[in-house]
Amino acid sequence: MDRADRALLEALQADSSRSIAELAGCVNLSPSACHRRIKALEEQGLILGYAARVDPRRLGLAVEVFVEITLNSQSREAMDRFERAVCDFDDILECHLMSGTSDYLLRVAAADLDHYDRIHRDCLARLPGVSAMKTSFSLRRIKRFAGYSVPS
Amino acid sequence: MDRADRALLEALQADSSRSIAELAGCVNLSPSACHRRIKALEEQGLILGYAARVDPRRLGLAVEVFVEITLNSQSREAMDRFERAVCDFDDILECHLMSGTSDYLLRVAAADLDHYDRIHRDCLARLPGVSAMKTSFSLRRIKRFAGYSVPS
DNA sequence: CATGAAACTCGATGGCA
DNA sequence: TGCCATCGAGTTTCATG
Repeated sequence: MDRADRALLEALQADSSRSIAELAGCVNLSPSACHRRIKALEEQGLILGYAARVDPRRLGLAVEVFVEITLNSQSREAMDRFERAVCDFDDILECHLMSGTSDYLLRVAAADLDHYDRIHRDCLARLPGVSAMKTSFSLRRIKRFAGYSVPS
Repeated sequence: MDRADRALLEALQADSSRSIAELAGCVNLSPSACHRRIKALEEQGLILGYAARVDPRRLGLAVEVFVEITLNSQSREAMDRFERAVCDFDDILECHLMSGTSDYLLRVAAADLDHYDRIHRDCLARLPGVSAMKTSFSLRRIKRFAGYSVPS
């Protein structure tokens, strides 16, 4: 992967709706070359797909929540059960197995505190094997995720 | 916003590269109606833009890191200075002002621990007014963020 | 006035030099 | 690899309920 591919990846993460001709202009490539590069990136699996970036606030999801979770047991079975449950709940947007004090970090979005309370009761409280749960609310988003910076 | 719009938003977050005809099929809409709905969603600001979803692992970014930060001072000036610095560093992918024990939550991606060490020295350690920094590594991604679930 | 169909236009795609 | 022709999809317009 050379300079042009990296620049292309950055551009596609920032705005994939631009035409190939436009993208080619940014990277100093011919449109056909640009087209081939993008195909190659897709085939290599670097580009998983394309998606619309949606504003959660406009969706009515004003509250972003991070939940740190500790399990009762760190046995393989307990973790598998927990992870399967996490994947089943649509309200859990993202989940990481973590190093450090907690076992898992969850990310959730809610309309307001009532809605979060509902999600807590209907989804978080039903996760199996949880011994402790620490909830942190995002008061303000300082910097929005806008794609990975492509390392040179 | 009615049922069709919500279904459309979910579909666009999952895969915006589908043709309008395909999307219209999912939502039981005529292609022209579907096109108009999407335009409306864009104009209302619900859709911020379109982007390629990139696989960080394939990019060589194997390590995802969450960094909790506490400032020396919670004065308006200290926070403003910190937030401006955060926005300047491309290696900081995301930043939230948080409730709870820490002040800020940062998200960073690195190729390996050496790379993270470099980012730490060149970027995180240069953030102004930091009194404590707690780093947590994601050992495994259980669930990837794939768009907000659209509340009905 | 909102909706659907059809024509048009532009850009993506594939073959060729 | 770059160019050109083809094709398909997005866009606009118009006709209809």
